[in-house]
Amino acid sequence: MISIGTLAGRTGTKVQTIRYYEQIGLLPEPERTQGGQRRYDDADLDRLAFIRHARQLGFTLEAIRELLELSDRPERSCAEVDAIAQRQLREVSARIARLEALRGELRRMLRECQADRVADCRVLEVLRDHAECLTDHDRIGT
Amino acid sequence: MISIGTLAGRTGTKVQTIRYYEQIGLLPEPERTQGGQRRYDDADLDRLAFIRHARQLGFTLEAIRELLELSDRPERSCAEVDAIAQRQLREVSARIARLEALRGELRRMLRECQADRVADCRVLEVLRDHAECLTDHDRIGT
DNA sequence: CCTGAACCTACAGTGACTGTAGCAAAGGGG
DNA sequence: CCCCTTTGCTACAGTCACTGTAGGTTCAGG
Repeated sequence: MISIGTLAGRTGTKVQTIRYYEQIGLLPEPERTQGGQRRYDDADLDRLAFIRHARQLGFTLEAIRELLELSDRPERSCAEVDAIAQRQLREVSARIARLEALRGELRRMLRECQADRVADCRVLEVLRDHAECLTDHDRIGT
Repeated sequence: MISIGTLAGRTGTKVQTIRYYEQIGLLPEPERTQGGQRRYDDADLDRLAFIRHARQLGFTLEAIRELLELSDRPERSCAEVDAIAQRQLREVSARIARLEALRGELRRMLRECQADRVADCRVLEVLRDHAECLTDHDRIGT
């Protein structure tokens, strides 16, 4: 039976974040001392560690909620789990591709700019000149 | 003199977003018709196109605010502009590196999971087993 | 018993929008 | 000139995943 601060320390989570996870139903309501302070056990620690690790892999809280529900049904097929992980992999890959395109354009801008004064700055010129857009009208989702 | 809807259409921006940019002072308050509707000119269109293009490159609105201020002082050195772009390049590169690490771990998880049942699912196991964390206690910033 | 750290609730704020409700204005067709 | 649909207006709430603050209470060590 550990306090919220100890749980926070052991999982690398902020105290507020733990209370937030409880509020949105990702963590169960824990026992309380008679003074009203939260007390956690090992199962809570495991669950929170799972959540934090999944968050570090970029899973959304909704995806984590699904993963937690699936892991409570050990006899079911793990195809759904794999599907969630694969979706996450696709999203990560798409973001990498997008960011690599950005990096290319940023590098090009900086390479071309040899100006001294703002008036001749190639960086600003590229930003100003809408015609140089590669793919316009798509989302930013960086 | 064009309406907000036309401006939105020409720049690939939502109408609400334009009003939001005005609200936070990124776009100047435009003229109005006597009925109170906004009317924009070419300077507004250029400014908004600049903002949108910079957003597509992942610059924050604060960075864009700085860039716009600098571009209003054409006689100054463009070193500050380059510094902002370079900072953005570093941030993009850092995010790519982080996401590539995530992609690696996701791929490994999926490759290793040949299980049928949730009980043996390697994906869940990796998420559960805190010891397999590469670098713990760092931010997620994906 | 006392003190100071840790805890409690409730709420506001972040960034960059997006969506909604309930209106008013604009402009084209009849 | 009227109607009607589209577009615009304001004001505010919601998104995601937290983070921070205010103002108070409880706990553990000495």
